[in-house]
Amino acid sequence: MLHSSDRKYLASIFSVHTFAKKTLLQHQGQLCKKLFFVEEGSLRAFSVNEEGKEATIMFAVDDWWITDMYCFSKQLPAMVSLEALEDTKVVALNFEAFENLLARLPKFERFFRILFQNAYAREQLRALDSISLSTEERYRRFLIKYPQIVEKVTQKQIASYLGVTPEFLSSVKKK
Amino acid sequence: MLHSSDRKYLASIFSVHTFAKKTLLQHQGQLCKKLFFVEEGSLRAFSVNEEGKEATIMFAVDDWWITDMYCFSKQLPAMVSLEALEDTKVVALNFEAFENLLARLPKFERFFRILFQNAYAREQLRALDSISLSTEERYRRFLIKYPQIVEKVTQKQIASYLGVTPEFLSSVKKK
DNA sequence: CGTCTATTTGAATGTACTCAAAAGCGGTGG
DNA sequence: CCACCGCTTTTGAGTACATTCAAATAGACG
Repeated sequence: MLHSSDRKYLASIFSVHTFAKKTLLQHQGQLCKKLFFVEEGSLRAFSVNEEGKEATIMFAVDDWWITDMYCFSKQLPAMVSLEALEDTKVVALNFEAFENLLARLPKFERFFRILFQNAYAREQLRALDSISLSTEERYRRFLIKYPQIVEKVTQKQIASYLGVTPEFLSSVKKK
Repeated sequence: MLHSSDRKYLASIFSVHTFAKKTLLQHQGQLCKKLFFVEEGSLRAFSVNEEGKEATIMFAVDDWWITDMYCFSKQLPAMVSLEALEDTKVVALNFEAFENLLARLPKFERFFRILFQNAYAREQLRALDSISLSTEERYRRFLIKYPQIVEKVTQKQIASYLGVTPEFLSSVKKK
């Protein structure tokens, strides 16, 4: 598919990193420079508000791409921090490298078009769920939809993804 | 940019329609065949659940693209209905035509990559807002962010977008 | 003018949060 | 291997947020 010069080019723009459990790949408030691909391990993107409350916007496990897409696209300070839930190996792509890649190898436009189309579809569904379903139902669906994530995260983190307190999620589970 | 044969091709795959106020462009439960572009007017995408409650997943005004992206991508029955909020002129693109367009004119991969990247970014922000902000704050931000939409929709529709009852939104406004 | 729907208001109820405290669990060091 | 530490999870009481239902008021439209 690709020439060997292209392969070299790709190798030059992607960088591989490993992060130990609980370290931050990206800090809320600092420029959101990178798009990440999880090779192995898992990540969590979360925002902390003035009162110190965490809101988890997404998790990423094997083969998922993750970033603060708004701030990445506009090159603004990130609204979220990215945390390794376990020792995690990622491939990182700088914003400049991302733009350069698309300019140089237009094949990747298709790749990312499909990636973002799916991501958009997923978020549209999440929006629908969050305005139309009860917490109980959203929790139930989360367990079914993302069993790989459930294995790796705490209940508190699931609560912050669903937008409820850990205490309340605990009481919902009892039923 | 495009050859005249390409222009003819484009003209052949896009279809222009006008819909009178309050008519449905797409019915919940029927195959989601089309991607719409609003030339003039405005649309609302909403889902009705078993208890008859409406959840609005998005509005679209001039120059916005809209569809039920999950069901469009997978060619499944739509989870939402699409309603014209006023007399509205749209350009419609069939799923097959969409796929065909991308295969034939790869330039459009870039166009839609950017479109979906932005749409994804917008939905990620919405998810963050919905789990971290109060109804009052989300209402305030909606008014600031989408003044063009506010002009055209009822309070009840905004309530169904925010995921609260119209009665409650009314009481929030009083303050 | 009359009809239909949106909006407001209020009372009663249910859902979710806060705060505090107890119980459980995993990791770490002695 | 056990004891302790820190964090998560559970539990409960009190409070705040949001819904339901019903009824009154206000607006939009033919």
